[in-house]
Amino acid sequence: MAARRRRPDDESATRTALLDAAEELMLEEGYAAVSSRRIASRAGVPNAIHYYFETMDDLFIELLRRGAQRSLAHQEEVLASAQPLWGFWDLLRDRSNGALNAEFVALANHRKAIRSELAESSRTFRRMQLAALAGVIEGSDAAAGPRSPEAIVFILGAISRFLLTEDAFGLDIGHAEAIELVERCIREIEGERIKT
Amino acid sequence: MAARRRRPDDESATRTALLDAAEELMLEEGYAAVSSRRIASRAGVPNAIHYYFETMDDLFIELLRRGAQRSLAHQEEVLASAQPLWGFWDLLRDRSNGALNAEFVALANHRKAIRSELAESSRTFRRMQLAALAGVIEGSDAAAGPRSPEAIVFILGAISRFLLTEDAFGLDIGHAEAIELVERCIREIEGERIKT
DNA sequence: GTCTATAGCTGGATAGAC
DNA sequence: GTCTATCCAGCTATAGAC
Repeated sequence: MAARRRRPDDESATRTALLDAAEELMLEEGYAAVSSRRIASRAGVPNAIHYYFETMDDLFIELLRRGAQRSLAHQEEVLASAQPLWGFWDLLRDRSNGALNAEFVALANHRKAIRSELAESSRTFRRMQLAALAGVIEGSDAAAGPRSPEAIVFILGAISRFLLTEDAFGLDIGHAEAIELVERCIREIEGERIKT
Repeated sequence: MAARRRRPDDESATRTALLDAAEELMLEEGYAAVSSRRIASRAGVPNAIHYYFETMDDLFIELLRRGAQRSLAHQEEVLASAQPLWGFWDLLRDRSNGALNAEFVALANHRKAIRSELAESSRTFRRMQLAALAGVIEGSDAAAGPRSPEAIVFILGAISRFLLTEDAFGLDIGHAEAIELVERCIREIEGERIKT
């Protein structure tokens, strides 16, 4: 279950190259295109996937963990900035983060081991978001009355995800209007966005 | 491209059984589990998928169309009811509709033919929603100032989809709060929900 | 007209080569 | 310790049986 490393040498160049290639493939063609043969071929290394990872699920889980670790660090930085809410919104809308995560969500629908790993990871992200943003949201003198930080953090996530999904197949009805509404709301809470 | 019927007899019991089985499999195990062999086996009919459908993509497209036709009729009914906004929200949150659609979204990420079919279908749904709800939303005396129907329709879709997605892997942080916020907003526009 | 057998490929995993 | 050859299962699509 726990993506235990087959080989102790985590820094093996081959292993890293395999993970990199898997990530590229997943982004470019979706998780269904990620097979052991294609990974090795793309990485230009011998097909020894099952030497470095017990199963394909273990590889995916390792990839998820690696990505989460990086993203979490990035999120922490953004949430500690001068305008954490604006930063959070920009981070959510950044395609490069969202696309890989969307693939993992799709994959998790069909693979139990991935599902629990992703759920745990998502919980960590959400908790960090709430810890950083609750004060900002509650402390604001927003006109529209009391707001729930939990609701706002969730809704921002939902909207950004849906925007990315629909963008991916050329749908844009209501996008501009939704973005405008969200940003008006953020402005009420955190003030005008300061360009960096 | 256009899921042209291989056989003129659309009402063939076998053909319908194949589509039904495909839909069941897709819901239960995800689109990746839907293979011609498994469909036929599940339906209890001979494996003559390629007699009834040119390719697997054609089968998926036919399934998408069939589902869209049913859902569209359902949506039309709901949007013509006494409380179209409440009805719309309930419809969105209904798992039975959302789950299949989510599978098609995932499938569309990797299959071009499905993608354009789904985009077209989604546009039709969204347009109908806007046509029915724009008046309701604009005509309301909501306290929070002018609202964009496009934004609201989009955001309701985003929130309901994200709720379903996260439910699927046991995440619920912020769900109750988000639902409460949405329903408060609907109440402002359309008044208290009337039980049916 | 309806269905079956099979070709041809690609996948994950493993036994064992070096 | 690292990699390769291979097994076997599953897939779509097609040729052709009945």
